[in-house]
Amino acid sequence: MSNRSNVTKQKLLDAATTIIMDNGVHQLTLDEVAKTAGVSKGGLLYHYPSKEALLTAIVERLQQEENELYESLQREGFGPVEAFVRLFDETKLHPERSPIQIDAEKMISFITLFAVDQEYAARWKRDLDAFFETFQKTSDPAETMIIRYALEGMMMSEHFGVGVPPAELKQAIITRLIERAKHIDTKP
Amino acid sequence: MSNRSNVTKQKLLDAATTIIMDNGVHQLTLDEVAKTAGVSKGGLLYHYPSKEALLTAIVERLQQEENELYESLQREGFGPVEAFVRLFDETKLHPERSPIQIDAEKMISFITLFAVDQEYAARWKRDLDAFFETFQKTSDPAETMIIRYALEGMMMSEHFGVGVPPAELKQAIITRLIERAKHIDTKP
DNA sequence: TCAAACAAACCGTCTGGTCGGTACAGAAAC
DNA sequence: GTTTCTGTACCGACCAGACGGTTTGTTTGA
Repeated sequence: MSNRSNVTKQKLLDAATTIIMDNGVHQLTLDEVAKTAGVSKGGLLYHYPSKEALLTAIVERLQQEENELYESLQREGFGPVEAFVRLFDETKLHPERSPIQIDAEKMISFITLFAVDQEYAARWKRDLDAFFETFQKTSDPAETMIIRYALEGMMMSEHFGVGVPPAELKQAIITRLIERAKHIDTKP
Repeated sequence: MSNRSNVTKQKLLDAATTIIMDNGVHQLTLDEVAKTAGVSKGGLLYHYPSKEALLTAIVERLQQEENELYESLQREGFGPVEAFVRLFDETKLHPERSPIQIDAEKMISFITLFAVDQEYAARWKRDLDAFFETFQKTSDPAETMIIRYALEGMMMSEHFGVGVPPAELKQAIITRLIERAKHIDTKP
């Protein structure tokens, strides 16, 4: 794969991501992606031979970025649970920090990706299942899972913009989650 | 509105719900709904003049049923937070109990409803915002919000089928959440 | 010069919505 | 008491646009 090809592919993924963010998946048409990326539809389909292939690529890139951040946090010395909390804190709990406006519809759109691409959803599920199994072997599995669930719920809430608490309360929640995570990580 | 009309409308909502459950929203076509309900497409559009109107009606009915259950739990004497936990426990955390198979795609589909119908999403958001504001005035707002988030996250996890813990752990989590809710409700 | 990297017209299908009609129950008119 | 009228409930053929994907043609860089 040449360098030129790679640049175009990244442009296409960026374009698709932008469209999903701004307008939702139901507006993600091949024509629109091609137009936004400054490429013709034929060019798009040359690199991603179907819409599903494009969606898969989007999610794949997203997941890879996430994994890298998690591993880097662990290398910084955070325990597995605390690293998980901090991963969310840095990337998923503050949509207002993001340069791109993210609201309910956009978050839903990303979730919907998985509905569209069943094959990928299955792979994604297997990965996550394996990951969360380690969460059931900490010093306090129930508490660990509650932290995990809370983070996921909070992420949804923030991105949907539904029942979002004031900033101080939000910070208090995160702080408390970090404390508990730390506690779990340090116990035997 | 006559009784006959009402019966047909309910049949249509049932059909639409079934289709979403079984196949996902992207398979929810007017023709399919009409066929499932044993009505013609014209008949469907007579009662719900657009697809959006149909989706709105689905969500509206869903929300109403939920409100009624929550209020009945409170009448049974459970505090607001505990009633909230039990609401989830009874209706949202055990997809395997449901007579209808619910998996990732199906849950996503329901969520996607809100993406499709922006107008309704706004109304829904306002209602929930008001509700969760009361959650920020309990004896321990941070803890209350963590419980809420955990329930929402757990619901997602269960319906997506991602990282689902074994039954005992699941029960332990719910038990712990109820205990904490009870504690919050009984403190001043 | 040859293959990779695009462009753009074109096709078939799917689907939301329209529209002209039908059936029928009751009210109105006579 | 029959006829006419009217509104509700429903049918199903049809249309127009959107969209994924194909095909065929063109450019470009090594």
